[in-house]
Amino acid sequence: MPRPTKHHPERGDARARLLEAARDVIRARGFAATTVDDLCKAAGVTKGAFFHHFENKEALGVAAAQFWAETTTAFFARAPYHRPDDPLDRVLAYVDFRKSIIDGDLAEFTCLVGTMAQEVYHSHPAIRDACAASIFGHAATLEPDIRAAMEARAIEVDWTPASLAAHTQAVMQGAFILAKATGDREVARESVDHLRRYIEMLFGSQRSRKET
Amino acid sequence: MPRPTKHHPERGDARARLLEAARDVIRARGFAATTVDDLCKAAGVTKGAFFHHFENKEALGVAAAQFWAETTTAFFARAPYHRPDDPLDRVLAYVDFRKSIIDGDLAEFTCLVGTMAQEVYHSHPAIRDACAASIFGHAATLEPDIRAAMEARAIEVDWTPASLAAHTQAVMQGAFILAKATGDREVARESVDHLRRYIEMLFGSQRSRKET
DNA sequence: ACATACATACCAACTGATTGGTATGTATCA
DNA sequence: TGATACATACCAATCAGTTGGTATGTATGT
Repeated sequence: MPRPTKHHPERGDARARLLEAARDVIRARGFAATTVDDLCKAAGVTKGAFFHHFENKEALGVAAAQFWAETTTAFFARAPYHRPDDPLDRVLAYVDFRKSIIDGDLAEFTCLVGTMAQEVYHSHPAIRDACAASIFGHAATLEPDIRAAMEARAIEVDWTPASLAAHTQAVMQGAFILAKATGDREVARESVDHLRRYIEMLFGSQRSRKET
Repeated sequence: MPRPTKHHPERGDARARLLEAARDVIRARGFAATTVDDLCKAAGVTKGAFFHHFENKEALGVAAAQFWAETTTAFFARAPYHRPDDPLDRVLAYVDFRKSIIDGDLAEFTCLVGTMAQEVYHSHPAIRDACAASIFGHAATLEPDIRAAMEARAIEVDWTPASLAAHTQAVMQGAFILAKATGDREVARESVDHLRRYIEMLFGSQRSRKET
């Protein structure tokens, strides 16, 4: 679909560059405060290119959420937390991995779709839905391991794998908000620690528990 | 919407009405997407009144966060969760109370300062700081009960009362994001259930545990 | 082999509406 | 008389979106 030209071979893909710019700029400034001109400037393209690829600003928001879903899916699929043999270990390794990537600049580790959903849930339902699909699509990837861990230990509970998976995402999103409010990554990491402790206790795991 | 009496300049104040309007409108639309005219219209005042009381839009955001801190402090101080004799029961009652008020319209139960902090953390540090003060000021009110519960049970842990208090706020904020993304309050309530279960397990409480 | 026709990808300049903010006036109260 | 608390009218800048164009590729007919 993208097509480089002979005169500007480096400008082959304005659409992809706009989506990358959207990912970075919107995470820092938010959707509403990010202007189309901001995005064009960050992407190094003109407004004409913007409106050639996206019908309007809302459509860019939807596409950015979908782009986020695609790239994060690939990112987490390649991550090392799938390696342990035990399903509970994989779930805990996932939490450890989420903690480990809370590093560097706020706009680099926080979640685009969480930010956008919070901001536009009322004014842009199309963006909201794309964000929800990204968040819950990712959460769903945790369910098989959670279910397997439940079955391996034959524990009886009043919660579902889907609900625990969603809770992990709630903790991450909430941790990001606290980090943004304080400018401190550590408060976010501590919330992830609490989440890990919860999952360990839920499954009655003795493995690698750090508290007495 | 003609203004009420001004015989005594105490009530019917344009400033108070603008702060109430800000609380309601910004929770629905976000800070950046809310215009000064929106706020004036919702408050039933003119722009002259707005800029008489607030130097600029950012100052309104700061004042709205402070107003939120004051009103929620009063609201939670009056709430019934302080009644139990046991400090752990008070903490659990707090969580139950937070769950019980997840009801009605999204813009009615979600958190103004969480929304604003997420959105403006980079562009408006003054608003961000006011939001952080509100969130962590509220979290601090939980610390005495958490600490008392720890001491009553003499449990040894590698987390602090402040960190658990912050975690409760992270879960609430994250639950709000999931609720906004899905339009469903139930997903938020389920995260609060997980938080309650975590706190019960942390303190080894048998009291009112619903799972086996 | 080559012209015609059309599609894609982008750009520069422009526009009408909206925005945060200002200048100025007025009514009320201490 | 002066300060406070508004209101009215306005403005410069900015915004999302439009217009009209160029450069390039591709499909088709002859």
